[in-house]
Amino acid sequence: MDRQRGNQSRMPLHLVISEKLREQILSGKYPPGSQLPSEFDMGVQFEVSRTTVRRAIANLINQGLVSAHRGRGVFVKERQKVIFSLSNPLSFFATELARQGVTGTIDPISFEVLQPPPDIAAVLNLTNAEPQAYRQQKIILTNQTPIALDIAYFPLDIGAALSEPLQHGFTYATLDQNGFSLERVEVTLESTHATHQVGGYLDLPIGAPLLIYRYVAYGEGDRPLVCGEILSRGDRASYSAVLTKKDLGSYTN
Amino acid sequence: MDRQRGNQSRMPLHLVISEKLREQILSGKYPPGSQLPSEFDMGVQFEVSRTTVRRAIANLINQGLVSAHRGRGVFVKERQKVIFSLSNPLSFFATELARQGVTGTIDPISFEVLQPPPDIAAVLNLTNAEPQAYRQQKIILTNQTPIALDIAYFPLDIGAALSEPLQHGFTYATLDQNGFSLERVEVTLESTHATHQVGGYLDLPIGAPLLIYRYVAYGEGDRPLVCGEILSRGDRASYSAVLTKKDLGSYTN
DNA sequence: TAGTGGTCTAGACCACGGC
DNA sequence: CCGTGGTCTAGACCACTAC
Repeated sequence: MDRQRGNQSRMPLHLVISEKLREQILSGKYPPGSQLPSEFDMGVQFEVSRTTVRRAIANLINQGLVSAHRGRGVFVKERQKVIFSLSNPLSFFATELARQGVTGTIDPISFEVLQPPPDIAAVLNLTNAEPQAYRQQKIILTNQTPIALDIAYFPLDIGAALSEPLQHGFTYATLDQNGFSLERVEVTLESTHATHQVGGYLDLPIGAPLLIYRYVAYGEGDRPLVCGEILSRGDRASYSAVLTKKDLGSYTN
Repeated sequence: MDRQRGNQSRMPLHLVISEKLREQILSGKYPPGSQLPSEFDMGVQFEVSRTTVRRAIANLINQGLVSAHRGRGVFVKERQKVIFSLSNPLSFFATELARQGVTGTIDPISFEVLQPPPDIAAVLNLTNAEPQAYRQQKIILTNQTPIALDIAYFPLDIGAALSEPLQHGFTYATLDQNGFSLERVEVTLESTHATHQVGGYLDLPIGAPLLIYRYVAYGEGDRPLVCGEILSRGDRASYSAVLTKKDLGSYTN
């Protein structure tokens, strides 16, 4: 039942401190945007070494409650999420974002022909004779701050034909507007940790939670049009869906 | 383009070390289940202090690549995920898990009447005259290891009527089998960091990614039957859906 | 220049697991 | 018992930000 210790028994000091700070942050003593005392001051206040204070702050950073800035201080993070609709992915970014009062923009990183990894090649039905595909990497920003990294693979003809609009527009909408009707999209959602590299793109520390939206979109004749994954900042994005009875099925099987 | 440093320029030592270890893990030099050298040995090998080695290992833990065990060592994590279907939530745990070759069980934590927070009360249409509801907390295990924490709120009558089956069975299926047909389920999926408390339940370190499945299920007459959230281990769970054309809508709006 | 967080050290002691 | 990781200290130096 009570799998955690009370505040005094056998919890490490850094945890006692970070839990106390956590409560103070959530209770509003340190509201979003406010600054915590300096590491030195906290060391004096809690009568511990600076190393231990830093460990406590690391706990808070790992929980996404604060962020630290060299030369400035430690600040409580502001939090509000953007909601993406699974049910209506065509309005995926453009319409949905506007409705939520944010501007969505695209920052292209790369767009090139290469030989994709085997799992991608299999999904796109690539043959040994034509093993290549376009790979696009772009960053999605809302209100000028990066929120997601999109890595997409296109068959050669689609990538070549839509080279320009794909690089600066939203994928599903661009395909739909250029005669590639989306008949079916297979989606999985998962969560992982930010690596150092991805963290660099999305301005996140190592280990921060990411939402992964993996997708394969099929057109007419079950032809795969695009596949890829969108790595979204877990602290800034969420996905929503409404399931009605015809989707729900029954428990009998 | 190249937003990260080369391996020698101005990257902190702990990052250089953790990135090197990361490559070795991903390349197979340290396969899943294998043990890394001890902190002391690594300190000798990389010619750094034990503190710096520990910082590097913390980076790997934060990325979910390894886990540390006092008295034993640091081991590369095994990774395989369980897939939950959004499209067919009634077979949510029971059928789906069996198909994936794992056994799903329930470990009840609590089942009690209390006054839920305002947002929950609003969703359940609670009145000031009847502000209470049942809250259930349970842990979902696959193959005896905890994978998710489920916190659900039920209206008083449903909680009282189905007290027994709800505590040990899967929520959607239990409701469906007892005459509460699910007409509509509203779902959002997000990701957060594990707190110390939740980490204790799910055997995760502070800050580990969690998938949050928030749901409100409505029965006949749009009556809310249950709402709540499932906090799943990000390293063990994923959600899938298939969207067909009738779901997809068009881009015109 | 003063104050902040970031890195790194050398060393001590403790708690746990396995032999 | 030894080897492992976990905690904590005191102190040094650096890099960045603001004034």
